[in-house]
Amino acid sequence: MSLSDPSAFRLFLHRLTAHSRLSGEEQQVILDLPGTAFQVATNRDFVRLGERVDHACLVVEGLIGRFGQNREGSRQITALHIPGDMADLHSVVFPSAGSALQALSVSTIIRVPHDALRQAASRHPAVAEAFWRDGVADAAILAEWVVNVGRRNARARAAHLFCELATRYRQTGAGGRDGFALRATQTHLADALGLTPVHVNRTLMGLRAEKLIAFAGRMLRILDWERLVDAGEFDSDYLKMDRATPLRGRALLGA
Amino acid sequence: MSLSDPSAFRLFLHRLTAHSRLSGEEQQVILDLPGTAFQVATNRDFVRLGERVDHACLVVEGLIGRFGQNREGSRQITALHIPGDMADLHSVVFPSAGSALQALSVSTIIRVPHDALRQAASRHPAVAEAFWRDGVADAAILAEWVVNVGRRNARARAAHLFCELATRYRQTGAGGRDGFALRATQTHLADALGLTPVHVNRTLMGLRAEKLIAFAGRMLRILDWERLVDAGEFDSDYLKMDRATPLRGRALLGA
DNA sequence: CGCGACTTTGACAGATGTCAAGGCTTGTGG
DNA sequence: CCACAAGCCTTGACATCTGTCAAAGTCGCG
Repeated sequence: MSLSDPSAFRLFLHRLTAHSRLSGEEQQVILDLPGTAFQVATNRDFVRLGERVDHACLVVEGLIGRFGQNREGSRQITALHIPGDMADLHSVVFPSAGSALQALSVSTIIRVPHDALRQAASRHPAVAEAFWRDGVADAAILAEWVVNVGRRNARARAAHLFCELATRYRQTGAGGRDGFALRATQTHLADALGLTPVHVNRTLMGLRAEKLIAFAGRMLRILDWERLVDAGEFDSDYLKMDRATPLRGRALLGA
Repeated sequence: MSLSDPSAFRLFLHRLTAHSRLSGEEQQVILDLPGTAFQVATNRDFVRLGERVDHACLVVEGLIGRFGQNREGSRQITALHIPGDMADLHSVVFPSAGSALQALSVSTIIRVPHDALRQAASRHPAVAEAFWRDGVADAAILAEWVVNVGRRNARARAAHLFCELATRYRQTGAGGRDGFALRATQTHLADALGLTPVHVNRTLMGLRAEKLIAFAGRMLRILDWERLVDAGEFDSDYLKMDRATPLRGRALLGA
């Protein structure tokens, strides 16, 4: 598929077709989804914990974090969403938000009504399947985050996160192995990595001293992809970005 | 539903209906799923990383861990599955295993062919929806683990895990707020909590000294539920064990 | 030009990891 | 029923990583 018109819905479709096979008609259903766009300011929650929603949020621009938190109020980011991600597609089946969504930088998102998503899914089993599979792919990323936070030291955690983001951005055409726009502060990174802002700073300075990465404004430049992958023990398999080998027949859920 | 016959499929159905509404016929489809049972020895992987599977694993007895690992080989458990859980329902849409499954104690599982699960899903949209929702519920647990490992100290992590397990076991009728059979070693707990076995030991001794828990053979006894919940900052909401408030109409995916 | 947010530093504290050894259970075979 | 082995739990001394606190430096935006 061409990304010459990287509209948000096209990016979302691109994400879906990265691991699901959709017919022309089914693709059109995705592209024709309704929704209303709006802007979110930096550090502003636009979905609050426990809130009941009737729409899902498609990221158009910016960077979105999904937050959990412990009692003392220190926050933990459980997922980062970039343009083309439907940040809470799962809300279609669980309308009350299990975690908050916050914009880490000025962002624009499109609210897509659950009704429309449900209709698309119920009329097109292959679309329903693609939604399910999309959720599974997100869960795989989540599992890798557990490993990252639970079993790697600060340097490896940071390197791993950067590799993941670079790979995901590359998939959307917005960056690649030489770098990408990192729209997060070191405090945000700390929340994602399970570290303190101070220690993130020390860690990043270390990676810079090693000449693995560099910063230029908001741009994170990756100076040595191979060594960064090594430092982060990164193996992109878990991102499941190759289309799953075709199932016999085509639409799993279509009778 | 009665749990007087807590067969594995009945437990699985019970799990599904905890958050999805299924008609009598749809329930029967679940109960009629085929599968062949077999035993797994302690510490034995029965699904290996990257392996391609054509069946999902329903836990009948014992305790199953899903493992990720870093390069040095230290392992991290990303999910624990108890009887009634379909440990890798997601493999229906992603047949190549993204993480290994290992029995933490002698366990028996039932292999349910993907074909049968696909058929059930494609013929009964409400079943497909229940499967999707089940995966979302698992992902919510995963997100909470990220918070646990990333933002809580050893004492709170352990307390939180015990609260989660107690709550999940209670749901299946195999234990409750006064305790449950913990079929894991301290080394397993370390892998689940992102800690060292030695430190898990110190932490558990601390919890025992505080009279929050006690051990009697394989039984973990919870001596003070309230204080344990407090220590673990546990809030069961994320387990989504209340049936989602009914959606308008009933079957979301059924046209 | 000045404010506010973000980054960078340093000194120190505390939690958790590491290593190594000994003691306890439990299951097995004689 | 006893003895043994294997795995598991427990402990202690010490190392290291990461957190805490506080302040100064830098950058971008109005």
